[in-house]
Amino acid sequence: MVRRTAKRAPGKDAVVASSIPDAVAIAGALGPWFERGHRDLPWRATSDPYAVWVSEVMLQQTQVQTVQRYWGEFLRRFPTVQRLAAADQSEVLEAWSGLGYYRRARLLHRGAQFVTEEYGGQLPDDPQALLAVPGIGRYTAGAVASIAFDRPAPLVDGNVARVMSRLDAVEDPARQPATAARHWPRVADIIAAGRPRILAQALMELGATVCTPRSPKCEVCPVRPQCLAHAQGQVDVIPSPKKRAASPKASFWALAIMWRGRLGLVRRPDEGLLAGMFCLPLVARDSMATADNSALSACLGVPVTRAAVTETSVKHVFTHRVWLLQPVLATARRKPASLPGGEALWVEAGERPRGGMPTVTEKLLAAL
DNA sequence: AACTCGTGGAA
DNA sequence: TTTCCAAGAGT
Repeated sequence: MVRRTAKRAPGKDAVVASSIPDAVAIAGALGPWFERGHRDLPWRATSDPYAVWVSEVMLQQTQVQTVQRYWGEFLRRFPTVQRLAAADQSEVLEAWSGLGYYRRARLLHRGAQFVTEEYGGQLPDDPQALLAVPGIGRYTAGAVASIAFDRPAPLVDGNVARVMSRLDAVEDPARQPATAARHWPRVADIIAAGRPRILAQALMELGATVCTPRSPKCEVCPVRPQCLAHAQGQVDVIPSPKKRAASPKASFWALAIMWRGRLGLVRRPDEGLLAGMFCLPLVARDSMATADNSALSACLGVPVTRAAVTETSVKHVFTHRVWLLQPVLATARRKPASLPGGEALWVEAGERPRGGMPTVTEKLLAAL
């Protein structure tokens, strides 16, 4: 959709908005707008700081729609900081399976232990104290302080960065650290000019529902009079997109080795991609040209029968790499001492390991 | 500052 | 299909 304002000659608005928009005016428009109506998200119905914390960690780089499938169940399994702190890491990863960025789950778990030991199980309301908690960075500290405790703490996420870039007509990519850096004091002024709990959520709600990356709905924007990018007819080009490097591709055989009716899974290394998660053993296709009985027997060290590739291959796209996976189903005549990638965990058909299993593993199992 | 770390949605 | 990005943190 073409924005008419982009072609309009600068008028009175451009003159009025020729300086940095006033934080008080922005806050005065945003607060009532948010209270007039907003998305009914489950974590907005609680005042439990722990529940807010969990939602903020899950929402890191993850869409609202996705988090809605996890947040409630996670809190049922781990209803308090103490219960989370006391849980096994494998339980936590299991509850996180499919959500991605699994280090968040480990850090949240460690964070709960930290809060239990250092803060008596009570999440502090001070951003500085929150920053000391594992997994809580600058954004999450501001979010918990403002949303859960109504403290005037700033927060800049992707939504807020885009909103501020447009309000102040900052052309650089919004996610660039240097760009976001200049937004923090601006957001602090806005949050402090009203009720922090309302304004923090209002800024993000505006970015998510009105001031969207493409085709923003300026005609219904409560802060259009304060928006410098709109006044300059540059809403469509501010902020500029951030380039990402091309993703390298890697091809693997994904081995589905059956032994006595069970399937062998391996736990990935403690660091790197999908750290500590259970996956099918992967063998680079560079290192094994074909996946027949003899090649697999040599690979596993035991006789293998009925090796056969599946009809369908699996493509899995990560943020900055792509895996092309060819499942190979085979039966081991004797128990392999180990599988490529580590010690085997033999599970029954349909059984899930006690630890976490990423989506890519689910996709592979579905393709068998 | 630049890079790593998952998955899914929208255009 | 490709591109961008989503309530980021840690290094």
